[in-house]
Amino acid sequence: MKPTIKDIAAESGVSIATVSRVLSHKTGTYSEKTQTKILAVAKRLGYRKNSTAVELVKKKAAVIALIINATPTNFSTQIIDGIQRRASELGQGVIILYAGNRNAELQHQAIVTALERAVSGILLAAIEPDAEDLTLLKESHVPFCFVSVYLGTDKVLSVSSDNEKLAATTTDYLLDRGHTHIGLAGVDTYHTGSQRIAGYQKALAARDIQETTIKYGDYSYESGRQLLAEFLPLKVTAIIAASDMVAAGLLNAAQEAGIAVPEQLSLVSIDGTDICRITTPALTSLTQDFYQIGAQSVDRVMGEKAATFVPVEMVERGSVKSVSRGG
Amino acid sequence: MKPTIKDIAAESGVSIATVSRVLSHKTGTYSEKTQTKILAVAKRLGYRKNSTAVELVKKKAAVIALIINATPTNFSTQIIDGIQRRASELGQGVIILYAGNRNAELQHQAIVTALERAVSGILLAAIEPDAEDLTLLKESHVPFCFVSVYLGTDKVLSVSSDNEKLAATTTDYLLDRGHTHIGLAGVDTYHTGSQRIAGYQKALAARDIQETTIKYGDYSYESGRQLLAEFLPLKVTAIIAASDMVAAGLLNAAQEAGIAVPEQLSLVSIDGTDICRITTPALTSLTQDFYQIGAQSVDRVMGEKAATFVPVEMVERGSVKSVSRGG
DNA sequence: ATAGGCATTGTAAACGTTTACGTAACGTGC
DNA sequence: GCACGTTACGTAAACGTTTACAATGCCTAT
Repeated sequence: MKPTIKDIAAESGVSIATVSRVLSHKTGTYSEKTQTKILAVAKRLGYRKNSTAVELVKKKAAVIALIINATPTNFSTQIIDGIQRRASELGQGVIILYAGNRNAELQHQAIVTALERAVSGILLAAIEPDAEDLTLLKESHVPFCFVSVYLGTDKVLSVSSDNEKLAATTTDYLLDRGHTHIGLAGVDTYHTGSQRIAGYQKALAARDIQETTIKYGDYSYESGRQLLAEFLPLKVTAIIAASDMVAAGLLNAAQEAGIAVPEQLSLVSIDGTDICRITTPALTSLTQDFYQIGAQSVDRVMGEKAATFVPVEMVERGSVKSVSRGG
Repeated sequence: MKPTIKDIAAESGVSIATVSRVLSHKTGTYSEKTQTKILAVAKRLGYRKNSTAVELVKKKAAVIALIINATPTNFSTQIIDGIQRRASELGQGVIILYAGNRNAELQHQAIVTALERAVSGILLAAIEPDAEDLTLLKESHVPFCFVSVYLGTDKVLSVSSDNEKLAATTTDYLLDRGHTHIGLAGVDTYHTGSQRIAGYQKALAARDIQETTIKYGDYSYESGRQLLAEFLPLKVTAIIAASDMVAAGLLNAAQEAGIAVPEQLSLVSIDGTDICRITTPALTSLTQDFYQIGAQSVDRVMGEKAATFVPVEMVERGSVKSVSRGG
């Protein structure tokens, strides 16, 4: 049988209350002598605390729930890493709950599971909630925060890149290099996609360019591969890919079609994970700081100070070529 | 205040025992009438069970702990996916605990945390345990299973690819295509690395080839990049990379050095994740079934039937060239 | 009518902690 | 010697469930 504080109490001739006080470091409530004695007995018995019992009486688990979509992208590792590290610093564990692939039922189920465990916070990574989920979360009185998704309002906690600004920056980057026929590939039809489209359109409009070429997708490699064919007849000279995977798909499809990157087609991807270094040529990217997004979302949900938007960075590699103006 | 079964009991005029029985589907112990009544009240009150209380009285949490290294490789997503899905089928949740990067202290801490929560099983992915950890695990009487690591003994539960056989298969594959100067790049110095080295050496010895060229690494892209230079003076015609990332590193370093793949150098990578499709040329790989490894490890740790070794598959892409015999 | 069985429900203990409250012992200052 | 504060510890309730056991009522076979 696993030893409990009761066993330690009996063994050392004190009450369980004293044992509890010593073991949970309620300093100032016990003498050094009893501390030494109890610690020795605890060690000898191989005592390990029962977190479940602690959580029951405290009515709060020192755990953050992370609900995450099995998206076809690959940044989740960095987000999880950031969350995990920061949570650990704050003395919180992390439960990860998968919500399938935009599966409303599983997504709902994951939230319920988190609520049942009285977690101290809920993080929703790359999740676009429906109205029901949002109500459920709000009524639960458990703090929650969207990660890498911004719902367009500050009423709901959120940590992400500023998608609109990021898309505008990327578009400007290509405009500055002489491109005027610029496509946008692989965006979704939810908040993130809409925000990026808005930034893309604004940047073009600011230079009096009416032509926009938007192709929707699901952020996957396959998505990128398929979309290339749709861009070909449109004589764009540059494409902004909604993810590294989309960019890789576009790149490989282009190479198979005999289109040289960056000579005939420039590519910029949004994300900036390791994928960008691996392709040939390496992909120039608007790099998001996923680690920070994860870390700050923990701060956010735990009530610490944190930014809503995490800065991004343009990283030049080899997939963009400047073209002569008026081209 | 969150409603409890006590509230439901009061509201519907029955005892908490009856409520509990209805809510936990102890069929045959309550009438249909009370069931209807209690369910209605529960719904009206917005009742949600308190898992913590359940776990305390049952002395077991319906949760599997997954302890995982932040390795520089990228297969963890697939493993987690397999674990998550299978666990969910068995009604188990999953807690993921990071163990840093081969950080003995964190690793130990993660095991202790799992033990404190009375989890139903512990999964250790890509973890090489030290003696102390192993003792701790064994004494805890909680079932545990190594994932994607085989300790070389069947006394400890484990699900992985058969590293020795897999390395031999890969080596044979290259031998069959006329290569006789074959390198092995990026293996570690623990169980997995040793087993692969053994397979590699045996396959060569079986064809009376004494020359072996082994370069150690940490499975990372950087590792691959750096190791290429060490192979160059050794005039190997083919290299087996210990991971996709290593292969990608070797590939890109080769291209920068003006060495054509596969014309001048053949590459096979062990893992077979999406990375292999993204590089140019695409990487031929000895593909592991990480999803199955994850899924079966859940079966293993939960006492269901499961294999220790999960089959692998050779997937031909574009990074291997046959050479004329005697080359 | 009666014993036995079954269906349904209630009572209360148990799980392992934390913590409010009470209390005893021991100064300390007067 | 007394009031008081402080220190150290114990008692017992509480957290929200599950479940062994007891109790009740009803039905059936005799």
